[in-house]
Amino acid sequence: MQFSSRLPIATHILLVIQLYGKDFKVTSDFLASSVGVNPVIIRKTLGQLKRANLVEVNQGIGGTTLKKSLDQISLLDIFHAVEEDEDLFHFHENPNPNCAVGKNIHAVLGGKIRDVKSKFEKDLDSIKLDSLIEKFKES
Amino acid sequence: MQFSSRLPIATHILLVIQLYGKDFKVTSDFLASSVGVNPVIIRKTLGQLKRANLVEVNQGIGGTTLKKSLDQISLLDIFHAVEEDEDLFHFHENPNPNCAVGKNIHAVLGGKIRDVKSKFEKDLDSIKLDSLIEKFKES
DNA sequence: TATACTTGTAGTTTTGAATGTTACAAGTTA
DNA sequence: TAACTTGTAACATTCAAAACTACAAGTATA
Repeated sequence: MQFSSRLPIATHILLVIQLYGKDFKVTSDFLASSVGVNPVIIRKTLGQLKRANLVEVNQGIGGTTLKKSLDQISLLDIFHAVEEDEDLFHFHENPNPNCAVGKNIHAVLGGKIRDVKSKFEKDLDSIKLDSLIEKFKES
Repeated sequence: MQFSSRLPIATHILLVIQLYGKDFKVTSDFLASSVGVNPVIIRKTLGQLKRANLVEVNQGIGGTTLKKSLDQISLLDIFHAVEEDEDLFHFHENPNPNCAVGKNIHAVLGGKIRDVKSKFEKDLDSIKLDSLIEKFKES
């Protein structure tokens, strides 16, 4: 069980725009070729990043640019852009309300899980994209 | 996108054994009725908890007991018992090896993601089941 | 204006994991 | 032997992710 590849793909997209945006028009086909997925997936993801105010997309003419510098974009920003805001774990939906455990499991365990999610989000927020980019320039 | 209900279900199971084990024989049917899922799901989960040395199952006669006290069982123990050990995020599988980003995205971002996973696991480990049980006794 | 290229998005298909269900062999007790 | 339970195989169902096709609409430029 793991999270979808949307955050990795979105991160990939942003890094490509940063590294290649100066020399190329970064279209959905260009990105699809680097990421290795269908251009429509790229366009949908770009739509999510646009709504989160992370990128600007030039409709018609084509091409994409970043709206923030890399040190202002965290993995949490990307996570929120491409994933639903929901509990970290899916809860079984029919616990027995006549059982002390069944009646309260969602509230009690759910509270703890939400605490864990808060910390998880803080950890994601502490990682900015500029901490990744150096490794790509070297290669 | 969220984790499966296996950790919530396994936690539910352990709490029921603790609370009802003295007065009832806690069979897979008994547990299925409290959790609200099929008894076979319960048996599979009990198998995972048994392999993790968290419970003992009496084959033939039926019934289950805890092998540790609640203050010795953390959400991380349960998480490891019921979930695969893998990256937190699924990575796109065909990044372009001729692209600086595509060639290194898995290694670079993967490293950061593993750091986040380590912290996530520490947070889960800090939550022991005895911190949950009081709320159920009250109700 | 016509052409070429691009984005946005609807609609459909494919794939894979989670979950549900049936069935039955094997263990245990009385 | 009868009654009950666990362990597990096999198959069905459900649901979300991802792939793909198609096309309307935006934009630049010849």
